[in-house]
Amino acid sequence: MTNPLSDLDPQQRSAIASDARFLRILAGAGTGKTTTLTRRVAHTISAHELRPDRALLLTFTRRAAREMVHRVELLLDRNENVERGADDAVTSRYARTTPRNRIAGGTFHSMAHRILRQNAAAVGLSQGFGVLDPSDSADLFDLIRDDHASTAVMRRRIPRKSTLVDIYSRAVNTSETVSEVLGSIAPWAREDSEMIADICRNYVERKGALGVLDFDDLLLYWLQLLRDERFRATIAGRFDHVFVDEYQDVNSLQVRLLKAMTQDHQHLTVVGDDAQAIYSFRGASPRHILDFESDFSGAQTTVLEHNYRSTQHILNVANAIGEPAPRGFTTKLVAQPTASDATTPPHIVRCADEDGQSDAVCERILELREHGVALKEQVVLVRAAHHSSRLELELSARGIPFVKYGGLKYLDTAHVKDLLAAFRLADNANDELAWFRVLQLLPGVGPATARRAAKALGVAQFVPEQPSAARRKEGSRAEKNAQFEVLQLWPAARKQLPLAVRGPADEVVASLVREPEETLAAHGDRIRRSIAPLVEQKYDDGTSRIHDLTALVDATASASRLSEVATDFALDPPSSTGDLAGPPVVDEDWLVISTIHSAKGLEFDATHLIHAADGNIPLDMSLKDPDGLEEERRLFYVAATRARSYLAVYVPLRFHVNRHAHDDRHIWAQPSRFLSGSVAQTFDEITHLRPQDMGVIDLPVIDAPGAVGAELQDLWR
DNA sequence: CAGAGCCGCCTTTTT
DNA sequence: GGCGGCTCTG
Repeated sequence: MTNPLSDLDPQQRSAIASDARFLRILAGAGTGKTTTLTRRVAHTISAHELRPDRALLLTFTRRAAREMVHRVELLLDRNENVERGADDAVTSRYARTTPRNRIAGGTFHSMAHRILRQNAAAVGLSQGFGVLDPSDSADLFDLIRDDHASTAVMRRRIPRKSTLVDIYSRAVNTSETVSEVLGSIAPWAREDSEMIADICRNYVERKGALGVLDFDDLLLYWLQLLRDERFRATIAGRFDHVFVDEYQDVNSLQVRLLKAMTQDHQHLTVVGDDAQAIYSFRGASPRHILDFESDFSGAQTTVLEHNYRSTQHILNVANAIGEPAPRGFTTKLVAQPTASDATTPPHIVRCADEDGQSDAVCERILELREHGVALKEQVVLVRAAHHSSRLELELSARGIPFVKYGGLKYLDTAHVKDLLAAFRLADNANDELAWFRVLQLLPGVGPATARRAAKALGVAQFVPEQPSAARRKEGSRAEKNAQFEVLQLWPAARKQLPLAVRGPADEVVASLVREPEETLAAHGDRIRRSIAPLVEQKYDDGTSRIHDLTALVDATASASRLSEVATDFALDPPSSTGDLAGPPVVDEDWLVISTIHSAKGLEFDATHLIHAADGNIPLDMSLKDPDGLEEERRLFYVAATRARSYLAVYVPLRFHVNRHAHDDRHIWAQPSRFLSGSVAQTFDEITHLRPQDMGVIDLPVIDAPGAVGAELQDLWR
């Protein structure tokens, strides 16, 4: 039998087989981090003869969770079959039908949701508690904001709702006070810190009254549960080993969770790279991975530094990016010698403007494809989601299919939220937020009318002394009664609405009540039908939006209640524009466009980083403090290290001031400051000129047609 | 005179 | 596509 670790390097092997109870694996980009972690999980299970579901793997994204859980499963299946000498055909069928090699895994938030579902009563929640996605939280903040300031002058001084969400969330995740948080993310509002703290408290109370949790609550309630010795023993006791991916992205709340989850068995493995810490805006700090050994006493560290992903050219870029960082990155990447050393140097591509950039990117992408690099092996990276809008137009014009990750989310589209709000009402008529949204679908009904109607339903009042837990303890019958009570008040509420819309409103309300013997899907569809005409009427492109609603009804097939569909969408929103619509074209090859954040953990043969002008990368908005610049540097590093063979960084010399540039105002751009000095020396610089750029912009023409193609040919033949 | 509706200005990253 | 501010309507 072959040694199962023989295909790994010594560093990886020692990380996988280490018997340290607390282990930190510092793994630079492309050093086989995922392989090492999944192999370590599988190894641990085999070596200790554990039941697979006694291993818990936590990640930050669903995608990572799915992939890693699957990979561990395959490894375990393979181990078993090696032992039993089973042949492959049997293996794959067997593997597909048995879940017994499935480890426990998911994102921090999904795991919290699962645990809280099972222990809802213990934290005073009903079992079908709703989950507010960040835009719901924002809407709730907006309602409270109105209470705090009726005058326009006051209103203007209160941070807007999305900012309030950020402030609150950051305070929760970092255990900072509101005024501390204000200092770092909204210094202009520091004077009002008391009022803002008040709004936050109010927000917490209102959530309680609605019986819902927001994303942060999921973690907070999980932690609260663990504080109770009995619950901790049961919950943490379900696992013998905990593994965490991307540990550089944890915040202090998550560290506390991990301490509580592992304090009995003391088995925790974390993998990460402080050079790739890019989530400080949500309270994460690379401090935690650096402090791991003091946070978990007796912890050991191993390092992975052999890069198997990228050419030396690209690693030179990556290492040069890291050099000017004050503390320096912990890991330095070293390429493994490969068969072909004839690689193409990375390119800085200067373009006249944004459209010139779009042109350059398309040309290059097509050229690469002609040389055998599939579109799927290419990615266009952007710092901010809207940076790709002009490129998307050009891609569509040329018929190049693409899928976009990050940025605009399906969940954020208004009509989807409308139907999900109605779904939530079907389970919880007490959900003021949902009423507020659904009522405003009616023509002629704005915030004020919706508010009055909701008030008449008796859901708008918050009574602090009336803990909803008491009512909920009586179980689901009480829940149903509460539901009934609210709907009883509808005749009064409808009187608040304009005469003309009372009919359609009645229909919506009638559809909320599930009929006896009605299937969930049928009920969902009935709600959809009552909402659809309103949606069609409300939005300009209503007709095309209606199609999306059917997809939501389809999702009820696997749910046990309608509000669960809403929760599932909140916790696991389709991450790309293509996820719900299906692949963009019949063609099965398509380009990936992604924000740098969403691309972390992925790799591509060719990486095109666009908008590398100072102000965009680094984004000027994040340069308020020195830490911001360092994080932008790490983002640039993450972007560069996605590439296996070819990296192009595009610098438009002028770009539009406004995002939806209806005007022609431009800014003359400096190339990103990250492209200067020693970094510049790791690139070849070329200029992309279209015929119409001649004379308009004075640029030397370095790029002879076909020259790039010749170079690339060597590489991918 | 409340509030619906329209105009013009601005827009980071995500569980 | 959101938000504040302004105008016009019911």
